[in-house]
Amino acid sequence: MTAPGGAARHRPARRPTIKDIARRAGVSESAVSFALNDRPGVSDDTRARVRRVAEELGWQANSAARALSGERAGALGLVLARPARTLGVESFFLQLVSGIQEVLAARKIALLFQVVEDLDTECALYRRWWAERRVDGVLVVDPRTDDPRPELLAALGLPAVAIGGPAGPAPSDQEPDTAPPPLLPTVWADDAKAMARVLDHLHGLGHRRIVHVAGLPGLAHTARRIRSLRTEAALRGLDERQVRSVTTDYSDAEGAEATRRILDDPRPPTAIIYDNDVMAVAGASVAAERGIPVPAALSIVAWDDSALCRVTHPRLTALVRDTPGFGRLAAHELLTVLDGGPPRTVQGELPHLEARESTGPCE
Amino acid sequence: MTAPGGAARHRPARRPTIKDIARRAGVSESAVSFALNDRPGVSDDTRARVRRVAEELGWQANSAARALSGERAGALGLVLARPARTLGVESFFLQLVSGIQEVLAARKIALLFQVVEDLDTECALYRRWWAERRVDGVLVVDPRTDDPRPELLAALGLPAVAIGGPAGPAPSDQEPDTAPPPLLPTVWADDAKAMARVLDHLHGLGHRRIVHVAGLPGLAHTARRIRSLRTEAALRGLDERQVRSVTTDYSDAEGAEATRRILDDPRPPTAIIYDNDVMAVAGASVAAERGIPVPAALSIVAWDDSALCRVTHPRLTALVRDTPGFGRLAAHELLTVLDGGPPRTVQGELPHLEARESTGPCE
DNA sequence: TCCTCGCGCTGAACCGCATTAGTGCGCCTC
DNA sequence: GAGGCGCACTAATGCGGTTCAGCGCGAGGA
Repeated sequence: MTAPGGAARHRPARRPTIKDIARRAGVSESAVSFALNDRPGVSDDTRARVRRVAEELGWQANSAARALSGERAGALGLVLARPARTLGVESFFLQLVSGIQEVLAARKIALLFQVVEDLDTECALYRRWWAERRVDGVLVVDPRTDDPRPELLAALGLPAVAIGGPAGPAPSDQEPDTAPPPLLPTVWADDAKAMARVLDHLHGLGHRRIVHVAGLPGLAHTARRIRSLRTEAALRGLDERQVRSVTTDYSDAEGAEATRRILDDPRPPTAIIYDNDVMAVAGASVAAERGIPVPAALSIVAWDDSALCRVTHPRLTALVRDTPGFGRLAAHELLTVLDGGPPRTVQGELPHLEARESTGPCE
Repeated sequence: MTAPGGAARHRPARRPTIKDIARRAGVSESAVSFALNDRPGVSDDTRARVRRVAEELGWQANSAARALSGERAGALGLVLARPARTLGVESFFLQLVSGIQEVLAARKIALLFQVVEDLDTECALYRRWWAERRVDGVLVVDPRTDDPRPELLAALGLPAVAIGGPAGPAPSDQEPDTAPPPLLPTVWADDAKAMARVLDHLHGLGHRRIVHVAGLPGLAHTARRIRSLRTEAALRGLDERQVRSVTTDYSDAEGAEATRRILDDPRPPTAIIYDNDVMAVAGASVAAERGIPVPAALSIVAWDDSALCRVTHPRLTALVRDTPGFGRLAAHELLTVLDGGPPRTVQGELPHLEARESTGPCE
């Protein structure tokens, strides 16, 4: 009783289905399903036999069929909203993604990764993915101080975990502990403590005039770092004229430009903290142009380490964090939520300061 | 006649299906399917009405259901096999991916992107994705001189396009035009012409001793570049003692190390060509350490531009290519293949040399 | 006037899996 | 020895689309 049309001809190599397994093992399709999914209802004998046949046939569950009946897509999403222009030198995301996938691979979950131009497109993509049931949940990066995404995701009912800090409204300055719980489960790094470490280092070297070249003003962690800097400075008796922040778009161009303006100041700082590695290198380059010796006359710290910080001369002191670890944590947290676990706010490992040659005692 | 159990309660916001549309539009489900997929079989009137209802309901096809019946997953795959260690500063892949997605987004095709440790895992992933019918095709990057992937993919019947050069056996030296057609459709850049441009530039500036710090020896384009360098050098009457290549793993560490060895030579070169930006910057840094003025005593060229090349001092002369454009081209080519088009070998735009401050006349 | 044809649409099968409601049977119980 | 129970397994149903075989009907041709 051959199927009409000889099904196996023009379709390249028809993949085996549970039906094939059932036939070869001499049981029903449901028995196969039970056997392969570790459900009760079949004897150990049958289970073993079915497993063997499945192995022989090289069977893998068709993800579409499974998704259709099981209501799980078996995939998570990650959208990176960056204008193409600023899609620069970033080891951060590849490392983050690689960490995430370490966790997902073990459970055969795929990651849909998409780079888009702006936040609106990102939101539209969440809607579409969810409507199409392409993903079971998403990881949200680059949380902002005024972020539409948590509300959107909550409204959609799309499970999500924010990476990099509370994506809801920024916690109040006065009483951080009474801040409302963030809308989204979150994994974040303690920027305040990290900033304290940086200031400890610089203050210990005698620096009293410090400028912080921050990233995009709209991002939540930018706000946190700026706030922390103020707080930490105050703790050390430094005021706003001595320690301040300026914001940029993270690009080398704005990093260099900001550095020029800062160094043009009649009383320039003796140390600059850059919110990423690219700007730090750009800043070091500006210093070199002007003949300002680093670290003798100017100390430089990069927030985030990369090969970049090690190839320049002098090599840059940098705040090192375990980015893949961060990704693993986030993925794990999202899976927990999907499994019905409680939405939590968990904290990643505290970054440490890798002191290299770009920071030294203040003259 | 309500469904038993009140389906809409504990499942978060049941998504509308064509059944809902059919009911509201007063037609059958098949009519809805025809209307929404631009197939004949419904009047313009009905089509418009169905479309409107679908719009109102915010309907999007469930990708799993569509995949199950339509035999198309609606997704493509891209695997990046890199040991975590060398997952360094790379703007290349993000830009490539962003270009690819520009093309895919228009057709609502998703991209599964995965970072893995090695080639074996990559191959295993292709098998799994294909067995699970998660993807309709894949984009293969980092083709190697001795590459198992084209054969695997051909055996599986998994449609694929290689990015960055023939992924099959390297074309023969003698008669490149008679080389066997590559196993995979391919988009590639003409490294030979690009290398000619670089040599034109350096030779024109008077350089006669040139070293090429290449990347991973196993990669196809590394081999092509090395071969091209020899050819181009010979055309200009330079021999192997004057112009040569060394291979590295692309890392800043090996780039710096290679540079040190090269400069230790009793008759060091007057120009170095680096196969990526990171190594070029590392090399420049070594020169700075040793007090070798760039470009007065040593010219430096980076193969691939990035912010990096612009933030260092002096800024590096670099070979600029349109990476997102390359991605668009590759995505387009894969879609063509999926639509039944012929497998072709197409060539990306020729890179151009952006002359900056790191190259100058030979003393 | 009758037959044919094609249009616009419906009903049903199917994709591959999960799941639920049976079914047959051996065994224990009273 | 009849009833009940649990085990191993099968049959049927549904997920949300696509597709294909029909079907009624009005128009056009003979």
